[in-house]
Amino acid sequence: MPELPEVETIARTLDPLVRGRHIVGVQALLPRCVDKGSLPLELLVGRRIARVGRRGKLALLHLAPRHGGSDEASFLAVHLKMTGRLFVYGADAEPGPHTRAVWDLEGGGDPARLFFDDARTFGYVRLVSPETLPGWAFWNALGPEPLECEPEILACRVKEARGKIKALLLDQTVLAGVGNIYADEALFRAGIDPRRPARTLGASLLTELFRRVREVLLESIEQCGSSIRDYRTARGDAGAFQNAFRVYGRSGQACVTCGAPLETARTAGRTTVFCPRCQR
DNA sequence: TCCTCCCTGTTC
DNA sequence: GAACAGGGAGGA
Repeated sequence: MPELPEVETIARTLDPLVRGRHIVGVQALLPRCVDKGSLPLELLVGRRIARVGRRGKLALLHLAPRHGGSDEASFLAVHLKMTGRLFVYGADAEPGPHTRAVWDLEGGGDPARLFFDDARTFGYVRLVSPETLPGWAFWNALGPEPLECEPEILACRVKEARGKIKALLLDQTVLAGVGNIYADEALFRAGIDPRRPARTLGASLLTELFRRVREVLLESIEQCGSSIRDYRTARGDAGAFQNAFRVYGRSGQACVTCGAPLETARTAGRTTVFCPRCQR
């Protein structure tokens, strides 16, 4: 379930725990959690973690360049999908039943272990170098970061779009990082029916929608994300933005604005909750 | 452009 | 013991 605010929170909480530390061991307990196209994880041994970042829903462990090396853009990308988690434990910690990969860390404090846990095994890790990055189609197709791009971006992209507006928001090549929760919340705040064809929205309404997307993302980051069930920060804390949901997970309950019962629809293969009266 | 599938813990 | 959760790949 981690979307942009959750991954951002994980990156922020993980960074101080691993920054500057050396990777001295790697174990992929579930080999298929290593994305096809990844470099062998063994290449991580001996590398230092420069910092933890994020791109869309991907958490990124940026590696410091090798002494005198030119591979500054090497990083380990982690896609948590629905149930993935990243934790740091002490050196004596043992893998749990859902642990898919473990990295041993040394330097800058007591030895520690970084765990990638993922109950449903949808998540993956991918080690990337500047040489292999051009071969990663998903990465290269990622759209702009919603918190760093111009508000007109949605209006620009929609001209080419054919589908429903919600499908457009979920399309990672349009905006990177928006998932089911924040698409529903932003559409509600903008008063737009998620099933509406994207092309029927004018430029000003699309810009308003984009502002609402940014608004819910920023509010959620402030609350350290939304914890439905699995998501935790790298420190193990739950987020709080789930308490601010106006539509997501509230099907059948009263609309916070007009009191009408919220309805459920299926759009882009996802459950969609909306107010039939407020969203048009 | 839309639908199905992958996967497993939780809920009904 | 079935329905459900859903990001993204792949196929219709």
